[in-house]
Amino acid sequence: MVALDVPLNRLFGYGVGDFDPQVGQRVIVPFGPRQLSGVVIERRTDAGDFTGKTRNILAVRDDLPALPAATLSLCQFVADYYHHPMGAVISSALPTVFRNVPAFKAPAPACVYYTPDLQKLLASIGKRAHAQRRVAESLALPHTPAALRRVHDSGVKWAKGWLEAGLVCTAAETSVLAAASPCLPLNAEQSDAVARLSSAQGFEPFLLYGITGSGKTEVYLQTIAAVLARGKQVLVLIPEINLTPQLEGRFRARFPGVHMACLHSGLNDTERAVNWLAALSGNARIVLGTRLAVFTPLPQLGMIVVDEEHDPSFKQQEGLRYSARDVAVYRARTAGVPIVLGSATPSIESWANARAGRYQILQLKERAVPGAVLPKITLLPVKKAGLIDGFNRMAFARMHEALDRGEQVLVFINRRGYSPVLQCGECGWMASCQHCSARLVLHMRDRRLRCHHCGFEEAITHACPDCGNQDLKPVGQGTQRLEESLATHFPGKMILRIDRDSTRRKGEMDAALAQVHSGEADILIGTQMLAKGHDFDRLNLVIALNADTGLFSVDFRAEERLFALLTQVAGRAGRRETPGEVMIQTAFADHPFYHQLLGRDYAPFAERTLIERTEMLLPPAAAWALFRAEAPEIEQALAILKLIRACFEQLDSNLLQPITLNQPVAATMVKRAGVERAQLLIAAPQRAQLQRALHQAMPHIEVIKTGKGRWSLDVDPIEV
DNA sequence: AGCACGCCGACT
DNA sequence: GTCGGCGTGCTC
Repeated sequence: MVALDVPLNRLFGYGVGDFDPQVGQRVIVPFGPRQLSGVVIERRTDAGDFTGKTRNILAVRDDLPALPAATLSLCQFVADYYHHPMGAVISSALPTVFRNVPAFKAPAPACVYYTPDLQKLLASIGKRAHAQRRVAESLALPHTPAALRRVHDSGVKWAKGWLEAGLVCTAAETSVLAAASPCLPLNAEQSDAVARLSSAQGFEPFLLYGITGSGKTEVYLQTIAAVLARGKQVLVLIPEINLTPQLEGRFRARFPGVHMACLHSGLNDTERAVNWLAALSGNARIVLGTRLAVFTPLPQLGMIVVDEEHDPSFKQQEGLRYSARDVAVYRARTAGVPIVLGSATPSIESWANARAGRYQILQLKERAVPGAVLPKITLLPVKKAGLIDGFNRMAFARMHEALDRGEQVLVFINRRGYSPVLQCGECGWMASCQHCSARLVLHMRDRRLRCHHCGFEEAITHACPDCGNQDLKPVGQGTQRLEESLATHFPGKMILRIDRDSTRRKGEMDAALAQVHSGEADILIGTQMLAKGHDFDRLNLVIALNADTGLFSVDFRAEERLFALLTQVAGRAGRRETPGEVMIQTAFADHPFYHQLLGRDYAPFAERTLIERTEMLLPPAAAWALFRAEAPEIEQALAILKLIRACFEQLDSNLLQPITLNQPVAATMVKRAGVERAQLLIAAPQRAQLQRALHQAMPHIEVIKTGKGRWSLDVDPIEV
């Protein structure tokens, strides 16, 4: 039986022919008119309930060893839990090069060229061949192919020629091993955490709940050292942010002689495949990667670390909608190894698990750098009359003071573009996208209106299409407008805007960060891409604008995300001895949310939120599954969901009894990129009850004829 | 999802 | 007369 990457929830049986394919091996099989690559899931002698004629496999692929049984059963769990075809799960768990039919050829391992006898080599080269002589001379020391190419474009070509002539040798690349970066001294809380994690036996889940700057990474590093010392592999999962290189650098510096394999979006397909194979072979001792890395085969897995476990990027938002954090916990359980979920603002799900005693809590309440104190948070009330270009006067005063002291200031606003709305002052018309139910965002730099949801853009409109009025006003402010107004208020100061628009091209982000670190930049304007992890020495004042938008969202998780975001933004201020200051501008200073944020303690917020969720039967007090449907017309999308709902209504009454079946409704953003969207929410008090109902209903749902529409299922959705 | 087969409109 | 539109149906 072979699992194939087709959207059909079943396996396909093939004859073995002259081959002897093993479970977990990849085979090439005929499938209709084409050839596909698939994975052998089981071997059996009968054809099962398939009555048609079976065809034979065409080949057994030898570019990849058989997938271990543990990897297959992890994929099977994910296929069952997220109700996704097994073949599609395996396919998304494999590096892309192994998904396609052409076999993957591993590149030659990195090597260095050098000459054992420079004089003999030089003697073989003509006197006038200056370029060749230069390359030859450089070979007195080992050079990588890349380094040789820098000496001369043909450097590698010549070196290969001398290699064949026996004048040059190669050796496996030996990275220059620097001394390991020293372990940082631990405070009592950190030592306790390291001791408990290092001595954990078998499956033990931990929630490492530590404030920003409390030294969670150092706890991971010292715990990992203990696990490596026992001869085990460690899997470290990190969010999808442009911060991976820093973390990777810190790991490499601490474990210079340890083979570490990274699996993140910064790598090309070949590098990913090579690293993945190193993990599978057991050569790589540390695997550091984003959510996809949770599937990496690790024959000697000893521990899993999920850093920033609350981060939404652990949940895949299309196709196989899995939560890498949840899959990691399952994996740790089946592998019988400890797992650490680390965060300053844990997800309410993990908080609930800790409260229920399912996870052990390791709390870090103190900052790791002695003397470093948490930044002071103050609220700046928004009184309409008192605002200057969207700023409270006090904010300007503090900015001036900080800049006068030669410090940097970060203004945080989670909205790019010039203004989020272009409105007619006469009749109230607003520029909106033709393809989405969303406003167009004004971008002043190129004088265009853009949709941030589908990429549509058009030239700026000069007259209202409804009433002809020529007075169209930008309403609200984004990063570009902020940059403009701050330039008039702080002449002579270097203002640096860091958002997706200003860092779109390769290298622009690094260039911007370099300007911050060199001290060139005075005022930084940033969106959430600047909120996470960056460490700026001279930054002591952070001003957050527009935070309120997260307070009254239709999404019940918006407050939780806002708390995490503001905590991370606050973490940018005063990382050294000088206490930082964070000012949050708000129109709702009395909201309990801000009281808890000011209290600097996530626990009361998490407790209140958990109580609210329990009272309102929201996750994690309930298990949710969300069916989404899209079609050219909203009626078609709703009709598909009504048919899906009917499949549940027909379930056995004992299965149906705990289930709450809602009505299909239009999505919050009904139209996106030209398609109308609707959703149907299914809820149950327990995950198991929801799963039983889903398993019985799915076969009936899969045969629904959808016409021009399509549906997908999101188990444990995080955005509704 | 692909890819074929199949049955109706505007072109060299 | 054909090229090609995308509806429908199948894949061990």
